[in-house]
Amino acid sequence: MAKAKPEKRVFYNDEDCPIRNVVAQIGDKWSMLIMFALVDGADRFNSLKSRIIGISQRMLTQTLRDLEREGYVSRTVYPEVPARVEYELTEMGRDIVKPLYQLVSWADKHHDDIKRSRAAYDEKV
Amino acid sequence: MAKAKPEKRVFYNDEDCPIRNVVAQIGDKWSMLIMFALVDGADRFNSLKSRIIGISQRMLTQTLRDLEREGYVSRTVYPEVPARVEYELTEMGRDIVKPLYQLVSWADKHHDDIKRSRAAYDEKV
DNA sequence: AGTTTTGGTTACTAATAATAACCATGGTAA
DNA sequence: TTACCATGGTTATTATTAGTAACCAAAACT
Repeated sequence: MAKAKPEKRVFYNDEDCPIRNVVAQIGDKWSMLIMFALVDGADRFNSLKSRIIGISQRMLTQTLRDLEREGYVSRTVYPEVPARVEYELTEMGRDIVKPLYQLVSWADKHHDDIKRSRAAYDEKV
Repeated sequence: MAKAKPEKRVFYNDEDCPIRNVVAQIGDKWSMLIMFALVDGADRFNSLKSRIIGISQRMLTQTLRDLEREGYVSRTVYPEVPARVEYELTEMGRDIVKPLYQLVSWADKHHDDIKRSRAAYDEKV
């Protein structure tokens, strides 16, 4: 009997595809950045806003809500005046940041290679 | 002299922020999925299209071009008739997939936790 | 002449993100 | 007492990105 050639995987559309799930969760423009900002400890809305250069109030609110829903971030309101709202990584949030770090440190290390590749590609076109 | 409180990082907008770079590159809907598909070996356009359920021809072309530009994927045209075009992970591509795997296997492991968190959040609202 | 297979592109529409303006609370200052 | 500030948002509008469907070009096969 001939040795079967290993089948190539098929990536389905459904919600049980872990890759699609993780992409849908944190594959947007701001999620990772916010989680990395919260690695330094709990932080308030406006502080996050000023540390993440370029994020709008709307996208910060929206992304924080999503991260809260997924269980990566907790939101605590302190009923002072004016109200103080603190965001903090949950255990799950602190946990997912670890593989994210791998990714980012890789990207950091290879940043020059990527720049070179882009330049070479753009040359040709 | 008082011990200085550790400063919280600021995440700048510029192209030298490695986090923003990696997010901009692979933080879209299809990039990771295509790279994971190519882990199984070089593959052709239409094969990729049928393995990645739900991707359109347009987005496949576009995302492959981007990945090529970043240096993660190579594109080889074999001038047969009809032409055969093969896509393959570059060394850099094979390299970045490793931390991506960490991420996905994490997500896979915690899939149920996330589902629970979503359900709990949606309860409250 | 018409059909198939390859790997695309183009024109159009839907979904998502960004921008700018606005709001409510209560405190301080003139 | 009217004005202004800071908090943490929301709303309406516009720009950007993704998705859909139709089309194209080369050659072989019928």
